[in-house]
Amino acid sequence: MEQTLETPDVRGPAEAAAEPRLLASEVIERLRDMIVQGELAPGTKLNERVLCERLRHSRTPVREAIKYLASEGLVELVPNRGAIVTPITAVAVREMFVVMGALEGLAGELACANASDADIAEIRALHYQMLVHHARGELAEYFRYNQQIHLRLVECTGNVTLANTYRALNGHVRRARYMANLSRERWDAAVAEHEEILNALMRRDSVKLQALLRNHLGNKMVVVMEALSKQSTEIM
Amino acid sequence: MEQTLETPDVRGPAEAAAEPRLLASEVIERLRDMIVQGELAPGTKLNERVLCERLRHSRTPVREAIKYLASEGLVELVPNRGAIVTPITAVAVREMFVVMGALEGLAGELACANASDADIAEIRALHYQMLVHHARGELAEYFRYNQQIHLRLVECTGNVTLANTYRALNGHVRRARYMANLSRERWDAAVAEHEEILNALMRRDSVKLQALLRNHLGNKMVVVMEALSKQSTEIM
DNA sequence: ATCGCGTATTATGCATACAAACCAATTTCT
DNA sequence: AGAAATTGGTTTGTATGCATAATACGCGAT
Repeated sequence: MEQTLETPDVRGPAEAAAEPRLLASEVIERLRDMIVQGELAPGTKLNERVLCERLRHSRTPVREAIKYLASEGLVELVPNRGAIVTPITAVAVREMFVVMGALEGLAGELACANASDADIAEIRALHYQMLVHHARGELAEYFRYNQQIHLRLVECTGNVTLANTYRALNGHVRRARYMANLSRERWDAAVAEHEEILNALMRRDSVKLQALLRNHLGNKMVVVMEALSKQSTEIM
Repeated sequence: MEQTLETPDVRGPAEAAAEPRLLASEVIERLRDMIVQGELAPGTKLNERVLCERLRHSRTPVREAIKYLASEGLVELVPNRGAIVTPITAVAVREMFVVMGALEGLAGELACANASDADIAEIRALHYQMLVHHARGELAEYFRYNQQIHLRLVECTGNVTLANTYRALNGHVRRARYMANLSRERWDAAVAEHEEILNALMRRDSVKLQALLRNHLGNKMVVVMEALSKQSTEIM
């Protein structure tokens, strides 16, 4: 955009550094990431002015992003007092696991019925990639592929609503950074469970798959709840 | 999902008559109602200027409400082109019913385990109130109590996440105004099913309750899908 | 009459200005 | 001294202005 003499290019705050300006809708994505990644800890008050600086936008799009994420449950709106990052409570996390259990069970059933061979092949590929990182002891990378597998499983059901609902809950739970608390034994066991899950999926054994998924998620919940209780017992 | 929008609603006695100005957070509620009630039909373009007039607010809070509801899935954001009320497609509705089926099943299980006797008593009261309207042939009133019962069931599980997730999906599905298409036979059958559901809940018979709920929801889906296909086959 | 194309109008996206609510610290009154 | 009130500064909530992208319109050509 070429600026004339009269318009001294009144663009938003800063743009001092390179840091390319975010597209509007990217403000939502970026803010969500900041929350899910833990860059903004649970309970943190969202000061609009500060956020504007970090996201390099004016208040209007930032406030809109906050509203969007409030609906998603990642932030809580407090009338006349702005918003805070939704605190993580043990109760809420347990609730989410229970709901995710029902959704994963459904996903297993639908995946056996509807997934294409290509879908399953891709999950298989992700599985082996995950094994690579397990072998190397790369927890963060392992975790990323682990997440991918679970997401692909719900996606390949063909039920978009199911996938979206699952993804939203998963985003919440991920904020509890239980990853670090994974013992070697539990890690190895989780990998073994994934091996079985993959096999059941490849055989399209719906009943078995559902049982495995339920068990796997139950174990995961135990790890998370332990991690939560070791951190502050209260609101995080 | 879980919003902390507590609106104090401290309006003076003065503004009873003259179309009281909406509190800010009420803009969201009002707009949601307009969509769920069908006042804004699926597919409708949301013109900000027009909405501002109807909601008696400036663009900023209205836009924030739109973003909030976009996250809920009730409106779709189209970059540089504003927003439209999310169209209802047969595919999406069927997907939602499948997910709601899993959630209601879970709710039945949890309700049998966790509901207080008072919770069950209240559902029972709602049930009889529903019967009153069925006897009188008052479909709209019947339907309201019907909804209440299903909502109370998921609420009395004690799992807030479950209730919120269910409520969101339910709001979407309600936009398909299948109510009018309920035949007398189906109506009577639905009431009979509710009778059985109530009995299973009172006996806290988890297995039976889950089966009944699943069956009931399946029948409901058939009605809705028929209604959908009778309306425009395409996007509504 | 229909299709293309350039211009006018409108709507959206973003930034900012203004008003009301909130918070904190000091001051005043009991 | 302690409680209540006051006041300055900060933050949120709402309204409005400006720039750009999208749409609608009208004219000319085929």
